[in-house]
Amino acid sequence: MSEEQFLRAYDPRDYPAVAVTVDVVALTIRDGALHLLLIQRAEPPFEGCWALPGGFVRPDEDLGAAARREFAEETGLGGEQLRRVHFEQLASYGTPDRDPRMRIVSVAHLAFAPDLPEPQAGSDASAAQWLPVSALASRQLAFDHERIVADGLERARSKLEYTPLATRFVGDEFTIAELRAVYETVWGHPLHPGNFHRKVLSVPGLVESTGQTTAHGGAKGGPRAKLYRAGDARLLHPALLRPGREETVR
Amino acid sequence: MSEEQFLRAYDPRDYPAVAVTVDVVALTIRDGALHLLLIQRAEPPFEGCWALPGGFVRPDEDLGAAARREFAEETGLGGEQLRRVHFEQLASYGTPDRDPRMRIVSVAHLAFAPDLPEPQAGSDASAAQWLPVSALASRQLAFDHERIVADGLERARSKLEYTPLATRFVGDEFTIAELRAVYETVWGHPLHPGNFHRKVLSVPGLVESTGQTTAHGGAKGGPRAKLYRAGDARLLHPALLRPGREETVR
DNA sequence: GCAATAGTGTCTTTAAGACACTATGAG
DNA sequence: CTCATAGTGTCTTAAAGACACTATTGC
Repeated sequence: MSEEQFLRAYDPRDYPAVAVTVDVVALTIRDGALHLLLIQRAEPPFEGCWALPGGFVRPDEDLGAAARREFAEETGLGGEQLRRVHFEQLASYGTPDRDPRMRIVSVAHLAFAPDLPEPQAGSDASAAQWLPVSALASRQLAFDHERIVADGLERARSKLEYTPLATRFVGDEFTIAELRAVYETVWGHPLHPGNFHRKVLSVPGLVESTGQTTAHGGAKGGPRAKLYRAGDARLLHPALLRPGREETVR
Repeated sequence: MSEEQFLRAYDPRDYPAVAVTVDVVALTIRDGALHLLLIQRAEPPFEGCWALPGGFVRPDEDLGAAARREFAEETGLGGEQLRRVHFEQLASYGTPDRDPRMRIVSVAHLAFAPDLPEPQAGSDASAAQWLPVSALASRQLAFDHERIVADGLERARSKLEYTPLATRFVGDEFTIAELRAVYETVWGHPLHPGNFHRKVLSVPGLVESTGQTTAHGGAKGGPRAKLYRAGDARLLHPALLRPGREETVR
């Protein structure tokens, strides 16, 4: 059999043996901890297992649109709440045996959201919940979703450094301390409040002042904090680098 | 229904017919200029048009393996030469009408190679060539490949900053000046030789000395240069940042 | 008053960049 | 010899981090 004949025999136009799905690594911050959105699968394979929200891409549907739709469908979130969620493509996963049904290539997406209400499980799921990322180690996920989550978390941690991503995790108006809490939560390190404050204000376009302050001081006292909104920068320069990365470099 | 029964009753044809391809943005440096590998399509659609090397992913073939195979097939390069080419996934492109034949999702990959010989066109291509990136503006590419190339170039420029990617464009042993030429070529800026030299040696794990020097001085004179090989760093810290990025931040 | 926090001042250390300079080798 | 280049020295500036301190609020 010649190479050309071989290629013909497996022509995907005649035998669509591959399916394309999207999976969504949705992250938010609740109660001062980073949370990941998981659904409990209502159907095989991996029935009853926890997994990332996702599903098949529809004909004539863009990849990003499919991610948004699946996120909305499987969580019951929509409208204004969906508008404040930021989506971006993460990577594609296509190991031949990653799904027992058939060959499936999944285009994983990342979603970053400010604090959202508890999700309502959609049709494909028997449950949906925000799980603290710290509790992930004790929960097995379906398919290769643990790998996808790990990649997504590393991408999120990295993007905090050189993009204004952190502002996606807070409300439209926020204090510097709230922004610092995002960094501390996602990176898992405490940061120096004074130096962080000065740094955030010194990066052009990261935040802009609203001229307002919080109505009250903090719960345990302290002065009212100035309120800011996200600035117009798309890249941070100079970046906010994670402290103590020298060891992870090799 | 048990999980096993479900899998047996599962019919892949119930799911929408989407095909998955890989496309490869292969970059190398020839004659001091950044070059991109293009093939001339031998079959419709876009017959006769220049395009990225790529093709359908085979059953039971990993995405990265498909990219490597397509690169090898459509260029006639293989063996030891292929070993020195570094592949990584770039992003996936799945706009519904990006291919006139049917719904095709393409998982684009980046390939970085030291200077390779002129490619030999494979079965799907009537020609293959390394095209200087500077000449891209005057050549229309098939499908959405211009967008993919733009994304790939930006990714390459960015990865030079914080990874040892530049060492993939030179031979196993190289001088600091050769490494600097890579940065200058990919970024399109001249760099200060003295400062670059010191910086490269100061970043832990970027290069390690071979103890050797070049056999002769440069073509126009000058001392022999010390030879280095790639170090063991996977991330550069502190990074080698592109000069003058303040303007592109917004 | 006391504790906690917002925000600023200042100093040290590190890194980046400008510039000068020496040494080496091809022609 | 001349000229281009490898490699180093030194100074300036920018940025990161440590630490101290004041001011403002809740309790």
